Amino acid sequence: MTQATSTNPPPETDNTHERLLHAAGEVFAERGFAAATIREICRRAGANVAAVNYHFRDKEELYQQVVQRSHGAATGDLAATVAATEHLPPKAKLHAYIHSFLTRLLDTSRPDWQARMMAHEMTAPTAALDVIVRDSIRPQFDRLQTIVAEILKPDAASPPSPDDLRYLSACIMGQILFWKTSQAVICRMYPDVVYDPPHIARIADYLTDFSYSALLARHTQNAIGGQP
Amino acid sequence: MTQATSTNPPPETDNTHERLLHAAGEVFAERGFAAATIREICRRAGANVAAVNYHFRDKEELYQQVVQRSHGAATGDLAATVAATEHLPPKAKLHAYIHSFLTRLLDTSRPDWQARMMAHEMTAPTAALDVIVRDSIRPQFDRLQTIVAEILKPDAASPPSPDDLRYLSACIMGQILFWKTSQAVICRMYPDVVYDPPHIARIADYLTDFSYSALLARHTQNAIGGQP
Amino acid sequence: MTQATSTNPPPETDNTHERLLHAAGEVFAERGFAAATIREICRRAGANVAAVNYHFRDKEELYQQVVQRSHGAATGDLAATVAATEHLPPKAKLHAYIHSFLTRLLDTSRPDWQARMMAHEMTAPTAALDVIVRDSIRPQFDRLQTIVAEILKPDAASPPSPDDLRYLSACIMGQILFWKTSQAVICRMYPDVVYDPPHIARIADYLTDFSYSALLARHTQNAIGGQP
Amino acid sequence: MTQATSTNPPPETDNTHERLLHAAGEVFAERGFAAATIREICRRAGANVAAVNYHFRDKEELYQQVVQRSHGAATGDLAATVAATEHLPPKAKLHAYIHSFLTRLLDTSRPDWQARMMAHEMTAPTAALDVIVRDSIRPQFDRLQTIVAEILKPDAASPPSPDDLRYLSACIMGQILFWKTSQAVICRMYPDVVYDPPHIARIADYLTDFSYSALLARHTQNAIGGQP
DNA sequence: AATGAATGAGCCTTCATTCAT
DNA sequence: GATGAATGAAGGCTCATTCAT
Repeated sequence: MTQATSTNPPPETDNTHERLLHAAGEVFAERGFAAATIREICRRAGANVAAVNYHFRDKEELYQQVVQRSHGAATGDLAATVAATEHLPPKAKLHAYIHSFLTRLLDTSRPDWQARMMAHEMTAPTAALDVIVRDSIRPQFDRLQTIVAEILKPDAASPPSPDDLRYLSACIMGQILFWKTSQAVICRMYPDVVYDPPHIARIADYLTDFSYSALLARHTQNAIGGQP
Repeated sequence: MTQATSTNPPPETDNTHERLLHAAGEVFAERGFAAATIREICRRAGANVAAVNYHFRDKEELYQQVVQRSHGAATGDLAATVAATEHLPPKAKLHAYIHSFLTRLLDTSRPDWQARMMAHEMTAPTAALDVIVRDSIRPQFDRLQTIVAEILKPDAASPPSPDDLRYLSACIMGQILFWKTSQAVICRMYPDVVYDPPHIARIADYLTDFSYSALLARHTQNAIGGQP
Repeated sequence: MTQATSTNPPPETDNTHERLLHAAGEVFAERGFAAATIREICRRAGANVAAVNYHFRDKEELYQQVVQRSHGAATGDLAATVAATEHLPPKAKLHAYIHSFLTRLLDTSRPDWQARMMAHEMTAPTAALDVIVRDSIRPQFDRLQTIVAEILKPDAASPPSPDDLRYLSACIMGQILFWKTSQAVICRMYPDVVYDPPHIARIADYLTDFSYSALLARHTQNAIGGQP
Repeated sequence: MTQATSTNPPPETDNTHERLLHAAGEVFAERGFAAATIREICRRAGANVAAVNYHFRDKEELYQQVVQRSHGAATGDLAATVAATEHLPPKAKLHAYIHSFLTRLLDTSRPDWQARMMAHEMTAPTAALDVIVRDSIRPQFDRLQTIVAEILKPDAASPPSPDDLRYLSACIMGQILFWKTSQAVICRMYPDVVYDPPHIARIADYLTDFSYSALLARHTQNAIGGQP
């Protein structure tokens, strides 16, 4: 889950190109595309205002490249996580998925802005969203569907339709994203909430229990009767 | 809950003040506070650029008033819904809540940009968010907690703690909001998805089943053992 | 010096025209023509923004009328002062002149903004300055020249030329105006300086002594030799 | 005192920064801070409207720098003048001081807008006034007090109090500034007045005589009696 | 390969003014 | 006689971008 060749650790390169990408990732993740300014990116990268237009023709092109690069890292993470959890029982897989996702979403001490940029794309989509969906979101969502399918597998009598898998996975995904997209509201309603690793772990536990219970209930339910 | 004579259909009033509020609601809902421009608001309202300054001193004051007004409508809706469903069994209450919320969130044929503005507030909060939370979101969330508590009530042996109520309600709320906040992504992943009333009803059914099952499972779970 | 028919006492008239003139006088005296805004004038007068354009076609026309009116009051003041001091010895006349002028210039507790508007006209002259010079400043300056001439009169051997009278009067006028035009600087260099009546009286004493001495010295000087 | 290689003659530098400072000096001196517009400054400097924001962040920052720069020139002038006149007799020092001051104030053929900007600061002070007072005005005024003290020195029996020095110096300063602050009025009352070097010299003579006489008179006065 | 300098479009706001009642 | 509503011009400022070196 923690490979050394990530983009995060040392932005101390004298490579301006690289420093710009790194700084841009941070700023875009904090502010979103529209609200981010080239000036701040260049300031953080210790480069000239014109550097962005020199290295990447556009603010938009820079954004695209940041997105593409973060996809690479994300794909690696996903593959690693899948491999590392393949031997676990279904519920543990679900818990690992949820906990890992929540951590990347909420733990701002990690320079892992991919997930945070995704949040901005959702409320204010840009042209890059297509790429993000194709390369990052869909694989991530597919993995969730796989886990859900595995949990439901014993129920051979009434196997879930593709639609079922989608909707059920959507229910789980919604619970995860909620803590990010509604962060501003949550902090105002419950000011004592902090997103430190212990609390993130607790949220992951709650979510896993809630969703696992719901999925299990489908067996019983289906054995008895349909939706009321 | 659904009065036909709402302000929505014809903003053809000769009242500039009203037309500005209406246009501002649209634009703020589409773009968020920062990205919205006074010029577009005025253009849509068929008014001069200085009209905003005359009727509302500020871009910000205009925003506040739009927020306050939409709050009014929302509060009325909530009260009406509560009254109309008080006699229903718990699961039906939950279903009514989810369906009503989803409809206001997703049905674009309704000029109900309050929920869409809320989405923007969450990723880029302004000073208005405090008001929104106090007057709209918290009552809405409290209502959900009440319903959840009612569903869990039979479990007198191990009553839910306030924290439990919060986290469980958060799980449900997350599933609801997901369909709005991730709308851009969903449309790209499943282009055939449309947010028409029948589909909204179907989503509401799925969510209600999923969450109700999870809540019911707590009884059995608690009867047997705690969280693993 | 205090005739009852001044413009100051009761702006409680229901006459909007009058209230506007009064408020405009205050604001123009405080801010000068350019920096004064129609909105503030109307607000102080308790009138509509369009009132100025209705009663006086222009901001400039309003200014002109304020100037003309203040001239009337000023002229009355001058005539009254002249009459009241005609019987005094020359030095006392000079003292009365200086003290009266300083008071009107500095004592902001008096609603006598004519002199304060003059100060603005000097650094940023408008078309009204011609009127002010003709109706207010020149008579005031002529009066000073008359007093100076009277002080120098004993020196029949070498009567002052018109030019002499001008320059000498200018010296005195400069000393008086200094306390107004340099007010901002004086307050910063000597923060304990306040323009209350006792201090104004003290300044008047200093100025009178200084100038009277200089004028007297001309006699002796002229009796001995010219300018070195 | 008069170095030929000043910044004045040709602002034809290709250095935009410099051209902006020069143009800003002119415009601020003509109109004051509030009434000056960035657009006119840029037009005169042959630069884009955004140039001010690039080179100096603000209209205010530009103003500050113009003020600071003009202070530098002024301070140099003061030091040079002091050195050049140190050996002269008191009255000649006073004359040199007055003549030098008047020249900088009135001779518009010199691009010496410091004094003209000061005039604006007095009627509409900005944050820069504190700096101006500290760096320019106070040293200038202190120098005058030194000269006055030297003139009064023989009067060992009754040495002037600090207050005396201030008030007497204020009398002289007022006479000098008068010709600038009241310029608009003077030109209207005596249209034949022009501020060419010969006339400036004549004014300096008048002022010196007037003030020197008044100061000398203090001796005699003090020898006989106090203020009447 | 990289940058300091400069640009023009666009933003929000304020102002004096005018229009319709 | 008087006003609430609306307007257009202009101001300061910020931004992404380009140019010359």
